[in-house]
Amino acid sequence: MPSARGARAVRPRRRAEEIIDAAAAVFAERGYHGASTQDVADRLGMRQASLYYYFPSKEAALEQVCLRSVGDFVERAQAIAAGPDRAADKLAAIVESHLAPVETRGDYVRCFLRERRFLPRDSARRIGRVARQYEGILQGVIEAGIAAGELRRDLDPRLTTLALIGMCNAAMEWYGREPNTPLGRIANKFAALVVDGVRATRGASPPSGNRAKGSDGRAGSRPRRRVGG
Amino acid sequence: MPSARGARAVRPRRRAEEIIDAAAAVFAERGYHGASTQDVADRLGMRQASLYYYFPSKEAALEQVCLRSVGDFVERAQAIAAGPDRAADKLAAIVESHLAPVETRGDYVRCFLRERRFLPRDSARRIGRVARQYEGILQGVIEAGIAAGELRRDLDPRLTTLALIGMCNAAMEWYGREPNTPLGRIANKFAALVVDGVRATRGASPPSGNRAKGSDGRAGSRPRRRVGG
Amino acid sequence: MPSARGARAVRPRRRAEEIIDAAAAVFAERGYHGASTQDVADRLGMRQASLYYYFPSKEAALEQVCLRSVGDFVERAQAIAAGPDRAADKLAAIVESHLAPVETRGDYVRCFLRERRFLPRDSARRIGRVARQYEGILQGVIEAGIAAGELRRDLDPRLTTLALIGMCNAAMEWYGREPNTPLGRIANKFAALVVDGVRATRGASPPSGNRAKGSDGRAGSRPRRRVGG
Amino acid sequence: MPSARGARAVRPRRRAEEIIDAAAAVFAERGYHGASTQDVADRLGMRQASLYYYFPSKEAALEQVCLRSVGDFVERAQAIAAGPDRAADKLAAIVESHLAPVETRGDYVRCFLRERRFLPRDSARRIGRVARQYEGILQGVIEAGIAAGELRRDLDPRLTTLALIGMCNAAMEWYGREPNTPLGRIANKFAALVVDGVRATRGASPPSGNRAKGSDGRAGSRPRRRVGG
DNA sequence: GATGAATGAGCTTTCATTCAT
DNA sequence: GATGAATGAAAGCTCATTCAT
Repeated sequence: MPSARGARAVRPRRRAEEIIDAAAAVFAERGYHGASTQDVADRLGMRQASLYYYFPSKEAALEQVCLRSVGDFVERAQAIAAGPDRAADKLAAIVESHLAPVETRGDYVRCFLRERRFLPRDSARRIGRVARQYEGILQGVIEAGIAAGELRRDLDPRLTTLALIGMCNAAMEWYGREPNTPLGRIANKFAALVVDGVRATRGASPPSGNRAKGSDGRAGSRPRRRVGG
Repeated sequence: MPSARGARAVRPRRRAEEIIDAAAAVFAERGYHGASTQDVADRLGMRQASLYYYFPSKEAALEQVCLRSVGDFVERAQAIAAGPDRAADKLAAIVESHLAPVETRGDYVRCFLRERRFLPRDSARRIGRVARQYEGILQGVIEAGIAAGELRRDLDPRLTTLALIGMCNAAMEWYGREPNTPLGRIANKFAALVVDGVRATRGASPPSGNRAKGSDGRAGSRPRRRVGG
Repeated sequence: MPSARGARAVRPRRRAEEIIDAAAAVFAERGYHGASTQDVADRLGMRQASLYYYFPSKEAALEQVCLRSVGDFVERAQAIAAGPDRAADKLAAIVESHLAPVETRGDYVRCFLRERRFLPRDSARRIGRVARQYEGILQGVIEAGIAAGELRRDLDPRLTTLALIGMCNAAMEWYGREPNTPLGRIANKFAALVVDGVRATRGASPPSGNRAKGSDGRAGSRPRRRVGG
Repeated sequence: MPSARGARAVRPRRRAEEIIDAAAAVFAERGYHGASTQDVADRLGMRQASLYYYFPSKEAALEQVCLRSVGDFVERAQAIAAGPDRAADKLAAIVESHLAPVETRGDYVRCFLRERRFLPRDSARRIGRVARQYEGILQGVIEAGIAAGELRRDLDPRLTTLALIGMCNAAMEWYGREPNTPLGRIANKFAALVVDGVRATRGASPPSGNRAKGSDGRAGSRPRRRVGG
């Protein structure tokens, strides 16, 4: 049943959320240290002092941005990892899931990637834990895949994990600047690359080329197809 | 600024170079906007005002850092691209070459990756051109590989290029924090991943796993072996 | 900067006005470049940083000073020029009017005279226009006087204008340092000098010697007597 | 007989003089506090530090500029005052003499007028003395003229002196910016203005209008004619 | 005679933050 | 709930000056 929290509580939350949005946008654009609280206020048509009604400090705002940026990455990855798919498909699904927020919450994710290191020790650690958790899930998928014989035996699970994540994170930077490159296509191609590499198939048929056929240009959707045949 | 005529100008250059080194280190650690010129001076045991004998502005120092960080990336990639190797091997070699500076010039490269966006329009554009050139070389290798039938036909050359570079660049961030991960191993595994993907080989044998055997921990060297058989 | 909507904005304006006063005083005393914003703040018992709540820059403060210094010079001169007096009397009145602010707004006027050249191109031009307008009014009076046969036919209107203004402006520098020289007397004597020169009258009676008799020591008042008989 | 000072002594003097020239120019253009020693060095193609071989401080340079700017004003005025001319003619001659340096040494004079107040107490006083001496000479001429019945009895010698000097000094500011206004004409018209005023002559003929007939456009020359008839 | 290197002091300006209202 | 006013701290930068060479 939908909770009926007092309408009064809705408003301030609302405004605070707007401020975090603005902070994310501004921090993403100019960097945490390059952005001033005035910039944030400007974006909201607010006076700069008013921000301090909602946040005790600039740092606190960054922390909120980073916390929200983490979002449900872990949950979604966990769900995928726990699923019945084969390892390669899971990885592809994680790539897709990882890339999805770039469109809707790009500012947040960019802040996470580039500005979280400016957080105070404490919150940095807290957020770092989440990041490591996320990596752990991927790594688990890879290790399981190797054990099951589904993935190449010579993979280094840790390095592969980092490579995968790095590849995706990089996309956060250039997505939007690359023309004609819908998110779905990126996810698709990235997945194909990771799963099967660049080398032309030796003897065997082209496997994942037809993966997610027709999904080019629209991907973020839930019903993912198995990768490859 | 010191005039640089004749060999006599070697000494002052020395100092300027030291300052750029310090700036790179400080900017890499705290971010351009998070670092103060005082920080740079401190690192050199210099007075802050003295920096301005060598550089007209903090921005100019960043520009120098970024210019130097670009280094010979393009030249090395060009050399590899122009070589006789097969496309997959070229890509592996480029990965190796791309990662090499992380150890010796990590600060520079990190500045380039994270701080170059704070450069004034003009120098940003100049440096952007070099970056695009570099991407072009990679992309050329991939396109040629596809045309030659050496690389999978369904690759998107642009996206593959960006994925590759992104993957490598990400390593710049965590290299050194990951224990027991010598550069050579990273290069090796990254190359293997890109070339052959994660999927267990279908029928055929794992080819590039033994690439650069023994080169683990030492990679940046010139005499690269062919990847795979 | 404080928004200035409605009557509510009166108070803050107050403070800004005080700052401009202080700036005028300090700039007049030490010169624009010789004065620091700290000096201005000191004079107000304010912290230096607080000035920037009211003004975006030191230059902007100078601009305000210069704008205010221009004051109603033009209007007053225009009123006199438009009056029914004879040309010589008009000039005398303008001299008087020109000198009047030296006592009440000497700092402003001195800033205008000596520091306006340090204004940025734009405001310098705007203010220069007002100055030229003022000169134009004087010159107009002289030209009309010549045409009416009231003034010597061999006058150079332009040079006479500049001489007159220069003479008055110079008084801004030494007024207050010359003992026993009330403003009224200065105005009176300057007017007499300009109108009739230094030469003893040839045959004719001393004309303007008794001008404004008794007005010595108090002049700035409106009801000016005709000069001469 | 021409003295034969060692040629060696000529050089350094030479350079020092050049530096003072440059300082005068730069101080005149930007104001003493607005000009940097670097500006002076730039104008000479010298390194900034080299200035200190010739001058112990920036202030000392200003002092030199001001000292030289005073030049032979006093001597020339004294010579005129001591001459046999009538008072009105002497004043006219002094005006001419006063204006003469504007062309050849305008930078010096402008420095004197505007920047001497930034001199340290001591040199300010020394230079102030010279200025007062100069004023005294003029005032003496006026007083003598009055006593001799050549000048109007109602003149205030002090104010008349200051008016005269102020008028001339003002010309230093605009001379060069006023088109088509040769120095001779300025001197001529200023003298005429002061001597006879602006008022059209009453009955008597215009006397000094034809003063220095034909001298318009060339005046600064030595052989001065008597003013007026 | 001149300069490269360096620096102490001070500059204008920015900024996160506070607080009475 | 929001803001006007103010400020401490620090930033980047300039500059007159020094000094060994």
